[in-house]
This record gives sequence, structure tokens and C-alpha cells, in this order.
Amino acid sequence: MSSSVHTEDSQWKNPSIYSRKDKSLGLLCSNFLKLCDREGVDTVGLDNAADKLGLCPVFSSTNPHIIFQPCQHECADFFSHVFTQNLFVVVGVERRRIYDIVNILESVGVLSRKAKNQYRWNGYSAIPKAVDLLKKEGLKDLSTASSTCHNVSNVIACNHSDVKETGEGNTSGLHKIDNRKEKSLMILAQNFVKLFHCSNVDLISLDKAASALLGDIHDPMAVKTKTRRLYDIANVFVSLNLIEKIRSPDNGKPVFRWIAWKENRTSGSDEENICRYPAAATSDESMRRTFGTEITNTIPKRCRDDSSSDLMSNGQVKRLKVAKDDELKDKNQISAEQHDERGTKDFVFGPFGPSSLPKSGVSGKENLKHIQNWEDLASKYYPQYQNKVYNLAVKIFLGATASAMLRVTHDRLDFLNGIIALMKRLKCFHLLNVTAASELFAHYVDAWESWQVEAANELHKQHEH
DNA sequence: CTGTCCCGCCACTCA
DNA sequence: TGAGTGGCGGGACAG
Repeated sequence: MSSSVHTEDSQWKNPSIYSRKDKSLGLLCSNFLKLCDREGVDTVGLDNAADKLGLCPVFSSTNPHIIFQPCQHECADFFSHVFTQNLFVVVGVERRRIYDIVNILESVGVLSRKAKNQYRWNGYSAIPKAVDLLKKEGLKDLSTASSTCHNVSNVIACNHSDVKETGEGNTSGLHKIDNRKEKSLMILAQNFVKLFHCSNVDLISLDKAASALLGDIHDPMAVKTKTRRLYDIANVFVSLNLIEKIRSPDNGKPVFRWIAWKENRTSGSDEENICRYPAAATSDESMRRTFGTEITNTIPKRCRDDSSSDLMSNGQVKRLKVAKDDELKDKNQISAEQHDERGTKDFVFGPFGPSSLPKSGVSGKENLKHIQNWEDLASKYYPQYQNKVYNLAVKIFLGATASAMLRVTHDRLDFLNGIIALMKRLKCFHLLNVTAASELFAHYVDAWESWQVEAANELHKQHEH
């Protein structure tokens, strides 16, 4: 038994192993934006985005939104140190959050919906136009509704009420849709923008904004709910550098201030206006904004299995995908190109690479590519199970733990204990029984062992050569 | 204690 | 009809 695994075991049980901030909407939004804001990106598919972000969709029968994000740390030796350095962070990011982000981004024109699951990436250059439109809309509302509403911020709320009133007492589908739409995060976000642009108020607190947007509704619960939504919106807008959070000079309370372009756009091209956004800059290249937080996981195409393939009876292992020699060679060639200083025919180790092997000449960005190769190879070792819980377990396991765990211990029991501890941390262990877990992970051990033999042979061949 | 906002239930929509 | 979408509020976390 390896004592190190026991040490890690206790760490996995630590509920405070990651910060709440790791899962923040703002961080996720930054990552999402960085993913979209790239050359040649026109359409954003939500599934694809989640995949590229390193969010590995799993098939929870209880929560269709659940997605696992392997880790917030994009370090070269992530896989090898993930356990020993206590970097293991499995972040339960929900697809649900992506919907929130997408809706808010849509409100300022950054994205527009094309079809189910598909969004068009309009980019940051679309923001000025969208905001301008909102401003005009807000001012128009102001002029037409000023007779019934007493102040600027209530105009927006008045327009809310108009919709609401037509819906009240009428349960027809159309009005239901209207009511739901009116409450949507997108509309709320747009009204939040209008508050900044159609009033003389410079600093807006979220509770005040919530009250303003609710108009005559003074229900504390409604204000609380609206405020919660505004927090989400504000976080996304902060990620976009549209607003910033500061302390009110009056009472020290947190308030938000619009920091992107605001003045009436009477002249100047769109490009000039775009450049007023702090997020944007002058050159084409730097027009792509930089974020305070880097994308945390660039590992592409994680653990996407083809669940439509033929499978055996429930809970049984269908097959273990073992990389064929030629496939490995293909990978090696790709890897060799990426690590040219190692020679064009160097053997690059996959997800189960023995820790004893030298890693000289591989660092920094190259290591990121290296990790991607690990990921590619990992997909070839990917056992497929009909049992969704098994697949869940494997996906999580495959994402971040296989090589690291087995570098810590070669003892199978120790290995299983570690996995069980991991499962407990992931709160999904109750879905598994120990026998099932043993069966599953014993397969993984076998795969790893066979791969090691294969890798050792390849290394031996290289030395002979 | 207050502000913040993650989490996920469940209703609704749509292909 | 099932998968996708998103409103909503409980309650945990952070300062």
C-alpha cells in the first residue's frame, strides 16, 4: 500500500479543495468568450463549446445540465502532479450556466441564436450597435411613456408592466410565452443596459436596479430574485469589460459603473466606437480582447464517446479500445513534429506514460500540445460501457487521474481505494457499488499495464536504434 | 451579518 | 415525446 495515496485520500475528502470562485459565472464567461473570440469562429455550438472548454458532458440521469470540468490549472505537468500537488479540482460546471451566459451575451449582440444549440458569434464589434439600439429604444420608451411613469428608470419598468398586464387574467399560450420572455435573462440584461444609458445615474447598485426594473412591484421576494439575476448579468458584463464594480463614494456599498463607450454616437465609424471599449484595442490582432483570466482548460475533445455504438448488456464491459500500432504511430508522428528537438521518430507517451521516462526538451506550450496528445491517446484507450454511471466514472477518471494515480501506486487495491475516495468526493459514489467500481477500474489497470509494456518496447527499440 | 451567487428543480419549448 | 432551454429560489460561501 502506498502511503501517498492515503495522504491524497484525505485531501480528496476535503470539501474546500476548490474555491467557489473557480466556478463563477464570470470566469466561465471569460473562458467561453476566449474560446469564441478566435480566428475563423463564426458559429458556436453549445455542445462543442462545452467540449472545447474541457467541459466533459456526462450523462447524469438526475441532472441533464451537469458537466464536469477537469481542472482550472493549465500547467504542463498537470497530469503528473495532479494528485501529489493537490491540484486535483473537479469542477461541477453546469450546462445550465452556459445558457445564462449565452442569453446575456445575446442581449448585447455578441451572440445571436441561429438554431437549437447553435449561435452565431458576432464578436465584440457588435456591442456598440446593440447598445446604441438599446439606448434609442430606451429613450423612445422614455418619450412615449413619460406621461404615465414618473422617472427615467421606471419607464423601463412601465414597459414591463404593460406586457405583464396584458398577460394577467389571460392564460393563453401566447401570453404565457410573453410573460416568460419578458422575464428572460436577455430582456433583463437589456433593461439593465438601458438603465445605464437612459438615465443620468452613473453608479447603480443591483438592489436599486432591481427595484427600478420592477417598477411598482415592491415585493421583497421579487426584488431579491431580480437582484440575484442581476448579479449573474453583472458578472458577465464585467467579463465583457462593459461595467465595473466599485464602492460607492457615499456609503461604500458596491455599485456598478458603465465603463465602455457611453456617449451619444453622433459621429464616427463603428470601428472608432469599438475602440472606446476598454476590452478592445486598435489593431486587428489586439481587437481580440485579453482577459484577466486565461482560459483554464484548452484540452480539446475530452472523452467524447460514441454511445451509439453497439454495446453489451447493462453494466457489462463491451470492449476496451486499445490503440492499434499504426494509430499510435500516427500519433507519434504528429507529436514528433511538435517536439522536433526530440527527433522526428520519438515515441511520445500517451495517457499512461511511465513516470520514469525522461521529459527533456518538453516544456511550456509544447507540454500543452503534449497533453493534448495524451488526450487523443486517452480516447483510444477508452472503455465503453452501456451503464451510464460507469461511463461517467470513466470519463471523470480518464480526464485527469489515470496516469497520475498509477504513478503514485501500482498497487491495485490502493488504486481502487483512491478511485473510491475520488468518487465520494464527486458525490456520485452512492450510484456505484464497490464491486462495480472494482470491475471497472480493474479494466483500466489492465489497459494501463498493457500500454506500459507496449511503451517500454517502443522505448527499447529507440535505444537500440 | 450582509452581500454574493452556486446549484439544481422543474416548467416550458421545440424539433 | 424527449432533449434542450431557462425561470426561479434555497441556501452555502465569502468577506
